[in-house]
Amino acid sequence: VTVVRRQQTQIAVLGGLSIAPMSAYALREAIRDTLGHFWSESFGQIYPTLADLEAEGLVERADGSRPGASLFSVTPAGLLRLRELLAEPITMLPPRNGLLLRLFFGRVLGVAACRELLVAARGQAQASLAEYHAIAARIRREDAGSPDLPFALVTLSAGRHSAEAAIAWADDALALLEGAGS
Amino acid sequence: VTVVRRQQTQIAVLGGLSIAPMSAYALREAIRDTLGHFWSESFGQIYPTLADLEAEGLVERADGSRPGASLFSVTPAGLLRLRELLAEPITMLPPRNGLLLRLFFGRVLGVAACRELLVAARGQAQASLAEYHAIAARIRREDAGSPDLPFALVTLSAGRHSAEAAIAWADDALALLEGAGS
DNA sequence: TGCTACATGTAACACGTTACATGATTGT
DNA sequence: ACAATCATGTAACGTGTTACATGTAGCA
Repeated sequence: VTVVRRQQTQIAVLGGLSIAPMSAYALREAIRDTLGHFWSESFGQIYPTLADLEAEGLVERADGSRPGASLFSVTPAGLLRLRELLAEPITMLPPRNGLLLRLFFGRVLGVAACRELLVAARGQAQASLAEYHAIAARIRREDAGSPDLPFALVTLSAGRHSAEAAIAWADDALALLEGAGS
Repeated sequence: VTVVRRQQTQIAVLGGLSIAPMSAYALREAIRDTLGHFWSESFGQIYPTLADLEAEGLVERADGSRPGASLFSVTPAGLLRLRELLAEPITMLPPRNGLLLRLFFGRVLGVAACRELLVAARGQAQASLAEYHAIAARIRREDAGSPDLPFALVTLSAGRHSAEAAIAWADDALALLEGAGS
């Protein structure tokens, strides 16, 4: 019975369908695979949101490629709505970084465990970095000329810078802890 | 009636009290002022969590400096519990970056609005960066010799690297959008 | 035949913030 | 006197995930 089902989910849903019409199931896969590094939606959000959007006439449902599957697409009103939502101020959720929380209480956790956490974080960042490079190369090839490409590259650049920063930070932090008694 | 009130909140509460006994109110201020860049707790979390911890004998309540105020401190059992919780695997919450979500759908939002978002983000990052430098200088002075200092410096270093990366990314992204038709 | 992937939807639960109710202390 | 700050707690609300229930289609 929600009226204002979280606007941010509506952005992801309308935005995804604005690139290509698809089923709710495919939409979730697309969000996971394409926005996965900075956004996520679960079925429990997507289905109710699609129902709300349909009730408001912002998306339409047609028979999908397979029986039992619906193909959703954005209506002109839906595109207007998406433009409005995108222009709205960003609502930041309060920060919750479990890694930094643990490191801050490193005196209690112990320096050795801190080092392990840092090494693991460094490894993850390096894996992400490699993945970003691979994705960037792939979409430059496959989506060459697409009007969405520059924007995808902007978000990938964010991931790259963030991963590089994480690696440099981990090295700094390991050096800092070197001096702090093992 | 919750049994497992979010462990991460317990870490913040026990960890804060492990540095110095204080009232629930002071604890919230300490968390906001000291962990604010990577963690947050609200009263609605802190009070019930303290009640749970007290019922389990992990924190104790003494009369505070002012009538009506309780001074909470960690018991030996509480310190053990904190050590356990800190060693537990980090539960990451799904990413939700509203800025990147908007930029990804930049074709719909428009290049001009994207640029504004990037300039604003760059400004915020620069403000954070200045703040991190100021805090680092202050605690190096005030908390010199404290066993907690190196760990505080590690978390500050994370903030510094992250802010610097955000600035560099914003510049990159603005350049990328320069080519992408205004 | 049976497994996997595709597909839709709901319900229960956990989480977390905001607003509210209430009151004491301190400084002006 | 009055305002601001310190202080404790609860309730309502929104949000978001997970697990469940259900069924179809393609393939080995």
